[in-house]
Amino acid sequence: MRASQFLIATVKETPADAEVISHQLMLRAGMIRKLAAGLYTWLPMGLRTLRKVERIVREEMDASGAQEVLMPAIQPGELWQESGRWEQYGPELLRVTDRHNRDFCVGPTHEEVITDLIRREIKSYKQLPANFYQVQTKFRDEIRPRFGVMRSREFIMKDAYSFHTSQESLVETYDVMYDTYSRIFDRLGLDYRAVIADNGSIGGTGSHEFHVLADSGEDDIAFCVDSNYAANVEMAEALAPEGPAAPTEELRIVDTPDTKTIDALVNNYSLPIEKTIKTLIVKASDEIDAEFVALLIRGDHQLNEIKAEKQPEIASPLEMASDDQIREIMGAGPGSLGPINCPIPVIVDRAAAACSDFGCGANIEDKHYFGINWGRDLELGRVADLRSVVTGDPSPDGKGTLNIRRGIEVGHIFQLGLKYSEAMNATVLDENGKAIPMSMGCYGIGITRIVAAAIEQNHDDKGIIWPDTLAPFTVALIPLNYDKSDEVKELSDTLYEALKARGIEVLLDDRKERPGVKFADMELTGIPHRLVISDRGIKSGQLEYKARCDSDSSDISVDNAVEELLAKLGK
RNA sequence: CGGGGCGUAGCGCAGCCUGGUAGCGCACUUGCAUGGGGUGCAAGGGGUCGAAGGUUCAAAUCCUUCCGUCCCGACCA
Repeated sequence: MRASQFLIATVKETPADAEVISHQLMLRAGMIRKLAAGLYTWLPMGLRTLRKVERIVREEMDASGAQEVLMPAIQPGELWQESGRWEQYGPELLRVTDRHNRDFCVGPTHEEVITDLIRREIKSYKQLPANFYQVQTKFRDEIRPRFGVMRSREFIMKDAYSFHTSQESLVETYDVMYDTYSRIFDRLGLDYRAVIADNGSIGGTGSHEFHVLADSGEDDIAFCVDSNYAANVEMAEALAPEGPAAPTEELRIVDTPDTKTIDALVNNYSLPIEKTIKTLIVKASDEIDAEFVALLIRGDHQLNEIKAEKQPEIASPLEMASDDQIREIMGAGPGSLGPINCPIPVIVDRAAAACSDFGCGANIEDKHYFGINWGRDLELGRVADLRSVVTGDPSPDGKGTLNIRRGIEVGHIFQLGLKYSEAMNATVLDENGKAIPMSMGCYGIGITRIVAAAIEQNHDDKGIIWPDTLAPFTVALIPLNYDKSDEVKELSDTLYEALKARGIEVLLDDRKERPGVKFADMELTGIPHRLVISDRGIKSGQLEYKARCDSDSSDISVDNAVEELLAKLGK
C-alpha cells in the first residue's frame, strides 16, 4: 500500500475524553473514530489489525473442529420470551419493534438463536457433539460505555455454542475450547491468565474467564506466581491460616473515645492491624431465627460480598444493617461493635478465627476490649471463608502465594448445561429413541476489545508497538525525497514491488512529508519494521533498518536489501 | 440511577466572572524557502458559540429547561 493512497489519520494532540492509553493511541494513530457514546467507526489502519485478530481466532476455531455460521444481529423477541430472558435481561437489551409492532432486539448474545436453529436441524445423538461459531456484531446498551472500544455498546464478538448428549461430552469440548483459547491468546502475544470465574446467574457447572493483565482492567484477578492458578478476587478461596496462638494477654475493657474506625484503633492504641477485628451487621436469611447476623473480619481484610451471600444464614443479596438498626440491636453504634455479649448469631472469618490477643468493640459506646482470645473469653462461632484474598495470601492450590492485578476480560468459556435446551425444548433422540435435552456450552471472545487490550500491553511514549502478527503493515518503507530524487524513487518502488511479491504487507510512505513526520507516524501506528531509503544510503550502499521495539538501527545492503530484510522478519 | 465536570472552526483550548456581534495553537489551501526527527516565513478558507425559551437597546457571556458527552460512585464499622 502506498501511503499517499491510504488514509493515515494520525493526530498530534490527544483527544480530551480519552482516559486510557489504548483509547488515546487508537484515536491518535487513526485506527478508530467515535460516532456516539460507545459507537466507533474503524478506519483503514485499525480495521487491518482487527482483521488480523479475527483471522487468528478463525484459524484456531476451525482447527478445533468448530463450524462457522453467521446469525442475524436482529432477533425476534419471541425467542427471548421463550428462554425467559426478555424479562430478565433488563435495559442492556436494546428492544425495537418493526412496522407490524412486533418485538425484536438487537442481539447482545445468541444463545436463543442458535438453540432455535439447532433444535430444528439436529434430531439425532449421532449428529453430536457439534460446535458452531460466528464472528459478529453485538449490541449491549451499557450503563456506562468507556475506554473506547474496551467497553463499547456495539462490538465484535466471536461466540461459539456447543451441543452434547451428556455432561462428559460437554466437558470434553469445554477442555478443547480452553486449549484453543490458550493457543489464540498465545498467538496474539498477550500476557493473560485463564481465571476461574463465578457462574453468576446463568447457572451451570464450569466457567473460565480469560483476562489480559493490564492496569486499566476493570476486574481484580488473583493469580499464583508459581502455578497457573488464577481466579477472580471474588472467587479466590482464602485458606485458613495457622492459629490461634496461645493467649499472652489478659482480657481488659478500655475507654476508647473518638475511636470509631480500625485506623483510629491502630493509631491511637498502637495495636497491630492484624490484631483488630471488625464486626459487620448484615440481614439474616429466612433460614434462621434471627433478623441480623454479625460477621467478624480481621481489620486489614475486606468482606467479600459474594462469599457472604453464599452463607445459608445470610440474606442474598447482601444487605448491611442501617446505623439505627445497629444501635437498636447491639446497644452501640458502628465503630464500637464486637462479638462479646453479642445478641445475634456470629460468623467468624477464617483469618479472624486464627487471631489471638486481639481487640474489638465492646458493644458499649466508646469502649473496646483488648487481649481477647477465642475459647478463653468467648465461644468461637461458626467459621467460614468470608473475606477477599489479598496479595501474599497462600494460593488455594498450595503451590505458592497469590498476587493481585487488574485484568481485562477478553474471553469467557462456559458450561451452560441444560438451561436453554430445557427452556426452549431443544432435544435429540438418544440410542433408545428417547428425547433428551442437549447439554450446551458457550464460548466468547471480544474481538474488538482484544485490539485495545493488546495496545495496553504493547506501547511506549511514541505510540503502539505491534507484534508482527497484529500490525496493520509489517514493513514501512520510508523514502526521503521521494519526489525529488530519481534514485530514491526507483529503489523504493523496486523494493516495494519485490516485498509485495514475497507476500509482505508493506506501507510505502510516498507522501510529500518531511522525514520527521513520516518517522513519527510510523512509530505512532506501531509498524514493527522500517527501512529508510535515502540518497545518503544509496551512495554508501547501506540502508538504515530499525525494528519498532529496538532502540538501535542496523544496516542493510542496498544490493541485497530484500533478502536481508526478510531475514530480519524471520522469513 | 446518584454526584461532578465539560459543550466556542476537524482536534486541543482561551474568551464567560464584569453583556457591546469571536480569538489562539495544531490541522487544511496557496506561494517561497527548507529537505534525516512533527521545519520556517507569508497569504488564505473554515464557526447557527450544543438546542430551545427568557432578561436586555444588545447575549458565547446572565436566567430557565432540554440534549449531548466525559469522570466518579453503587461494603469496610
